[in-house]
Amino acid sequence: MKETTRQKLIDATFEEVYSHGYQGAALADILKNAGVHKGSMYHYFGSKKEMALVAIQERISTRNFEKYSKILALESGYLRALLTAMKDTKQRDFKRGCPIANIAQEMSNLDEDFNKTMKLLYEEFRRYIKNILDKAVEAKEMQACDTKKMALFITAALEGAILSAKATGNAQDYIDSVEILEEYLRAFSNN
Amino acid sequence: MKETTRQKLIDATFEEVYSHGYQGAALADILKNAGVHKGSMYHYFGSKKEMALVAIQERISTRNFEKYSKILALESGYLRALLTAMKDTKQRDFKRGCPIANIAQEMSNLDEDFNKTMKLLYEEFRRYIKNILDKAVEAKEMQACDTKKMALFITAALEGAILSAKATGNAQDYIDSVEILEEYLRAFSNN
DNA sequence: ATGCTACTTGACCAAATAGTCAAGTAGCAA
DNA sequence: TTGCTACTTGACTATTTGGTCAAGTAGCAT
Repeated sequence: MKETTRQKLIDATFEEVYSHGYQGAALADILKNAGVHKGSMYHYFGSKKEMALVAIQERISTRNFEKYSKILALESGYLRALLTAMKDTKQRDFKRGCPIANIAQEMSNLDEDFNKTMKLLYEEFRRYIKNILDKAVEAKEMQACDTKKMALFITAALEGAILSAKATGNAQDYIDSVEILEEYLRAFSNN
Repeated sequence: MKETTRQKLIDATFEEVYSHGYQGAALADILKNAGVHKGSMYHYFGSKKEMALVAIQERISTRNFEKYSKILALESGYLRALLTAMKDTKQRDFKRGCPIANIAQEMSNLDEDFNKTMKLLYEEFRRYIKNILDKAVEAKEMQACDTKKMALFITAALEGAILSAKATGNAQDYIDSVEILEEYLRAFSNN
């Protein structure tokens, strides 16, 4: 299946923004990596910013969906699956960190459109976690609790753990942090 | 006491970098806000990057020292003082977030010198927390535990909580996250 | 007063930036 | 075949970027 020009742009934009931040993302490099000319890009998108927002939105939403909707679709073992997903370091890029956190942190206070987009993506992430916790409570795998607040804490701890590993260059920091988070969550577990 | 040219530059640089990130920090704006001319700046610093690194280093180290060394200097009540400091939202700027996290996240994977500097500052922050926990254990306010790992988890959870508030624009997210962190820590407390 | 050093001034520069546009081409519908 | 639309090409522009530098000034030691 052939990749369209638009898709090539979205992929190259996401990579560039993920690696260098939005402000550090050079349009020239995006175009070079996509193999697309400038005028062509401006046919599909009105500006660098618009293209970046579309790329971020699409790519992160897809990733969240792929990662968490399959847990929600389980018949049981929600909490265990969530913990397994959290502890799976194979898919994580500790050099670059979490795309949501990166861009939210860079842009939330600088641009209203980025602010809105990243707020939605952050809340989407948090909602996935809350829904998984709700399923776990419903399935009696876990004590009833304030799942909204719990989901907030889990996402915060996860983002913080990823940042620790990025800041120190040590993936073990992520593993250690998540281990404590796991202990904390297991105290609510019925197994 | 008169503010020297060098100090004016450091202060303006820190503010600009804190607000806009390093890549988004415009030298022209720093100079305008400092009221210093370009050639004068290049008398004190070799480059924008060098000046930014000095500003970040100095300002963040000072802030960490002011905030945590007075807790370490207490005779007792270490854990309580730490929790109080964590819950004190008056001094926090949730719009801009945490300077360490901001710059570490933006620059750690882009520049080796930033990487080194932010790693040191991050570790310094974590060491303050560990030392406070050690004092608390020593004073029997708290059960013996792996304070290094605990400090890692606390810093991660705090950074994540600040990011949550920044991403959603809701300071309550920080408060709620820290409340759970507090509950977790109180389980280790002897009071 | 002289001379030295530390500092300041602001004009200048090359490179990179996002964005524009007129001219082209490919492919499809009539 | 004609003509229309969707898309591509790449040269061009205005602005901003960090950085340079020669000329100047203030203040202090001799």
